[in-house]
Amino acid sequence: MKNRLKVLRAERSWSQQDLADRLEVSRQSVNAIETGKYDPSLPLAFRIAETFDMSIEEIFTKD
Amino acid sequence: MKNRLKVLRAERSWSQQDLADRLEVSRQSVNAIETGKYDPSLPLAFRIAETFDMSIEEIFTKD
DNA sequence: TCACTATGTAAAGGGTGTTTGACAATGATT
DNA sequence: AATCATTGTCAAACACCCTTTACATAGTGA
Repeated sequence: MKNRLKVLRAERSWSQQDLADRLEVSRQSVNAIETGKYDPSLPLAFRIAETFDMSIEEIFTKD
Repeated sequence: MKNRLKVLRAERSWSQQDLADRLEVSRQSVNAIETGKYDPSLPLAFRIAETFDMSIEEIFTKD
């Protein structure tokens, strides 16, 4: 799975920590998802989509 | 998270095994997701959405 | 009744997601 | 030069996802 987190975050000038705070996860989780180390859980994917006011499919794609 | 898996599956007259085969997971995984024991991983949620030709948001909701 | 299908559930084990704490490297500011 | 914010990464620990194997129950049809 690929994702557009890094771009979306940059567009808003948020640090990884800023996004982590909004998502209520650790900064390391945000970093790991951005750098492709693993995919978020489904509930977290929903929170991410909410945070960026987009659908999950607009943020994540199957490679 | 809630999901409409059981209804969508019934609409197509698929057994849990039928759906599991299409998703390439075990029948127990389908059952566990349907009965709310846990949420699928994000990649599996994508396969589920594809299988039913719907968006993830149309199938899963945050309670 | 006997077989067969479908569903729910349980236990054990491997793999993944998330956490905290820590350290290093870079770039900007003072 | 020293500080600070940001990012990347690592390790250990714990919870969750998914597997296989297995057993129990209920419904269907020969």
